[in-house]
Amino acid sequence: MSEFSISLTKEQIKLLEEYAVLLEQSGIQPAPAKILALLHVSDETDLTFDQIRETLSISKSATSQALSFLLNTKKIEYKTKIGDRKRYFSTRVMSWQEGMLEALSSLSGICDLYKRILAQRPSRTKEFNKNLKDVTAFMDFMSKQGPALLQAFESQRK
Amino acid sequence: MSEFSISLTKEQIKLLEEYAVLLEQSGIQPAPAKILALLHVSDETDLTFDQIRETLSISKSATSQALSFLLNTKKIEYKTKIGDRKRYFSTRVMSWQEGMLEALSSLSGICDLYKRILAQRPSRTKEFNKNLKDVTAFMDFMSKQGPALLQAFESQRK
DNA sequence: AAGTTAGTTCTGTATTTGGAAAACTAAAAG
DNA sequence: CTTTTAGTTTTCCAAATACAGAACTAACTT
Repeated sequence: MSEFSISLTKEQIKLLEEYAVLLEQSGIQPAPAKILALLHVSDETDLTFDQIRETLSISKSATSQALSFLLNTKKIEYKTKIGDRKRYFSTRVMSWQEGMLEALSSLSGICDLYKRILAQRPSRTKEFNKNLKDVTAFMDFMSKQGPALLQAFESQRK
Repeated sequence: MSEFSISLTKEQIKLLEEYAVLLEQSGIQPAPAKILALLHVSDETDLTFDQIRETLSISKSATSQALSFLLNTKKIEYKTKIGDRKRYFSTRVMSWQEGMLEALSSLSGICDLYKRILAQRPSRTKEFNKNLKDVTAFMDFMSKQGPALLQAFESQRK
């Protein structure tokens, strides 16, 4: 095992890879996906550049660019320790809930588009237009109920 | 204007392109995305292979493969007309609501993974584990409330 | 001031993706 | 039965992606 590499159990490696695949499917690139997955499954929650790099066998450049991306998109954060020049990266836990709300609010983008499409449709395609209207109504309903749902969750939780 | 191409207003073209971009961002390839968008914005709701092909200036192969994909994934359907060998493709309107529910249920896949990650974490990373548990609780809550939401929508609608 | 550490940036390349062109096929029409 | 229509399948190529390697930099150490 090389200088910085941390050790993972078989199970951790399996979870890491499964999670990385899910993340890639949702549009995140392979290297950032693996890093994010690693920060979820490793026993240590805070890892250095070189621990990440060596554990995942990716190059310095890939590691550097992936970490920048994850920091920019607020998926991870880092701490420093006095008398230690390294940064210790960890997943930003709040980003999970944020991701949820983000997904909900991205609904309203699609909804607006549907409304604009509806606005310029010929009135003769009656059924099509009605269906489109139903969909936008549903989306409006969802994004209105979304935050209420969150509140309902908060209160039933404790 | 070539043989089969249908004409679109400036506004329709703008909406088509905007919608296609949204679809691409959600992981659908460019050609299928444009076809799906076209079927939303065009005055005619049912278009033939060649109308699609020429209006979007894509090759036969791209058109054929994109249509197969959209049929397989139930995003579109087609009708035939007697005494006419062509197929008339249109968006499957129900696929919008289905998409909604699908998104909700894909949540449970991630949720399961989080639970498996949680199950093997060392107990010493207390805060991390607690946060992870909160997230899974939230996801469980969401996917339980999802269908109920749909029902609530159905009943308040009429 | 000459390393060393902890990265970043730049350049090149292997792989993957997306789509064109052309050959092919099955059904219907003439 | 040969031609046309309505596609499908196969092959190939261009462009985009994802990453490695190497050069570079800035701060700290000795």
